[in-house]
Amino acid sequence: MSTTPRNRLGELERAVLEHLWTEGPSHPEGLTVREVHDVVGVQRDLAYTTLMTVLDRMAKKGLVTRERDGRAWRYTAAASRDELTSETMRHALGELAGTERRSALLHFLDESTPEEIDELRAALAALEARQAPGSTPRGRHRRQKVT
Amino acid sequence: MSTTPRNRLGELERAVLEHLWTEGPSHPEGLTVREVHDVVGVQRDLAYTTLMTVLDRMAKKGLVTRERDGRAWRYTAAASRDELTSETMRHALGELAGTERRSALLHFLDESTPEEIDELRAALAALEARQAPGSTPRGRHRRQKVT
DNA sequence: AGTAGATACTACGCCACGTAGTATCTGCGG
DNA sequence: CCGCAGATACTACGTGGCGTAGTATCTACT
Repeated sequence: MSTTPRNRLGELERAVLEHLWTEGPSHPEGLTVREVHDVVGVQRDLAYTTLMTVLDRMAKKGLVTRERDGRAWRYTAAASRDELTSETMRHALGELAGTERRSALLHFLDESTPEEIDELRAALAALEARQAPGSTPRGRHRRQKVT
Repeated sequence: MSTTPRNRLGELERAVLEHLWTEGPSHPEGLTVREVHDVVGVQRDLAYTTLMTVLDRMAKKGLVTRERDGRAWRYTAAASRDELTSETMRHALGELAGTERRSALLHFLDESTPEEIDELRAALAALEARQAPGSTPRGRHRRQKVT
């Protein structure tokens, strides 16, 4: 059974993820609780332990990954922002039956800005270009690295 | 938006909405608490008042609309399933900056089934047909280079 | 007028989160 | 070898949402 992905992130959790995402590139090894606290925590005037708890919980929920570094842990976001977003979208759509999916998409596009629509078109084209060159169109979702 | 759209629906709430959606077409006037209870409530062996409370809360949260009918209220889903879905998707995407939006969309498409992609294309085409029947949609959209 | 059926109000338990205190553990400087 | 600083582990409490439901009212028929 699915662990009921308890998606909904809390406010602080989201902020922490946000920070991990921004700092990620410059800290491939991840951030320590202190490092997170020094920014997110201080900004909000939170206790060091608060961040510790939150990060701990997030790790247990699989939202972040951690790795030892001496006596401290280094945390990294488990999923990129894009992945998380797309996952959310996917999840929402996934609950619909085929028939309704289309109208949901219609609604979605309807409320999209022109830029988004363009981006979508571009993404669609990119996908096409990537999977058209001799691959099977039948395959389930295949995940690959997008640089 | 300040009220933080309190998205996340509870299990029962979702089930109720689900029911309203399915019955909606055949009950344009909406359903009474009893009618909802007779299905959703009985199925789950819930008290009549439970459904009443839930529907009441949902009305207060704007998830459903209600209208008097004699001494009873008739409840209707405030948003269609598609609208809610698209709203969720939209919301998720909305939190991203332009740059990331594209990759999120990429991810999204990447995990989509061929059918969904087709549906998306169809929706895109429909949108296009609807909003550009003869007029010049600002900016031609064609496949763009994605690096 | 009484009663059935409907709504309003109130309550309680549980769980997720935000928030944080206290207890431990451990490497390092002295 | 000892104690301290810094880190983690464990525990806790308040709040709010949601599932669940009881009790108090209200009111349209019979």
